[in-house]
Amino acid sequence: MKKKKEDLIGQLKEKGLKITPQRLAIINALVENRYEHPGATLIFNEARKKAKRVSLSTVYATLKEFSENGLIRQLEFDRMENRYDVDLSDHVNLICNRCGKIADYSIPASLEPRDIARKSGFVVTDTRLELHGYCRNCLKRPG
Amino acid sequence: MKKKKEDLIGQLKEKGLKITPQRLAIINALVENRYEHPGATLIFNEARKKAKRVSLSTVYATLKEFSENGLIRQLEFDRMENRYDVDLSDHVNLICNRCGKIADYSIPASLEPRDIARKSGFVVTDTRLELHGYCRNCLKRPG
DNA sequence: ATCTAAATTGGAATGATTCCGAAATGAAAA
DNA sequence: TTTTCATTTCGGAATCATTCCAATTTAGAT
Repeated sequence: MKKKKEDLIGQLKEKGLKITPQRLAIINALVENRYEHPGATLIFNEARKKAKRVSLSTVYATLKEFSENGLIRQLEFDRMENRYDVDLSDHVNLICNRCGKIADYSIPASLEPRDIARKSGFVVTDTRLELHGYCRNCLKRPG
Repeated sequence: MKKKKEDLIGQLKEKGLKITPQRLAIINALVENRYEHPGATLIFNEARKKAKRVSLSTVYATLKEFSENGLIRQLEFDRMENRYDVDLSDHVNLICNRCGKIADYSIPASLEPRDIARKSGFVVTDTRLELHGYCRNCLKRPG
């Protein structure tokens, strides 16, 4: 289940997307920092080390492209930069209120706060569940 | 369980917060538009109608104050304005990908997409579960 | 080697939100 | 009622992540 650079590069080809030095550097940054759920800034800084020329605009465009093509998953927050996850499997994000770190808690497993604390040492103070999709009205209309 | 203006005003007093025309207008806007999960802009516009003088800065400051004091709940999104909910009971937010409307789906009730669709007409395409709290490291440190 | 659509660039624009110092004002005390 | 002062309000500037743009470069197919 662990995704590697080659997998992502392969997906790029499948989708007919071009392989550029910038994209390779970004893929590298994504995979090497997978456990930190990196944001655009971190990826930008890491990518710069590998490819001499990368702009922030490109990083944003590329992360968007990758997300839309299902290579990675974008985690959107309000007070935090967006964060990116190369792990597409079902899991819960445990987000620290103080340091902002995001840990993964894989399911199936108990979602009881007590069990989560015992297994991961993470104390839950707030739960947020959103279901995204289409409401009755929007389903009626063409779109 | 339906919260009224008087309840919110009472809470203001309990917390030692001052009752101002601006705050009354904002409370009014929050309660009267509860089902729309209004954002700062809508509240601003509605509040203007009731109180001759209200600034956007005040609306933001007030919504923040109210949220911090538990009068209302702030729903944070990335692509959307923050939205506010006067209903603090446990429920799931059903967010339309197209029009952005947010409906409440009260729990306990099945979270199976099929059941949700049958009961609310809402088709789920994506589920997002976040648990916020404190990670192991941050719990160790004073703060 | 040529060609073209796709990718990259930097800088400007956006939009929600916060920050600031100054002015106004609830409401408690005198 | 008047005084007092911490709280609230104000408008405008600042912030910050992100998107947009028009111009330039380039990957990869022919």
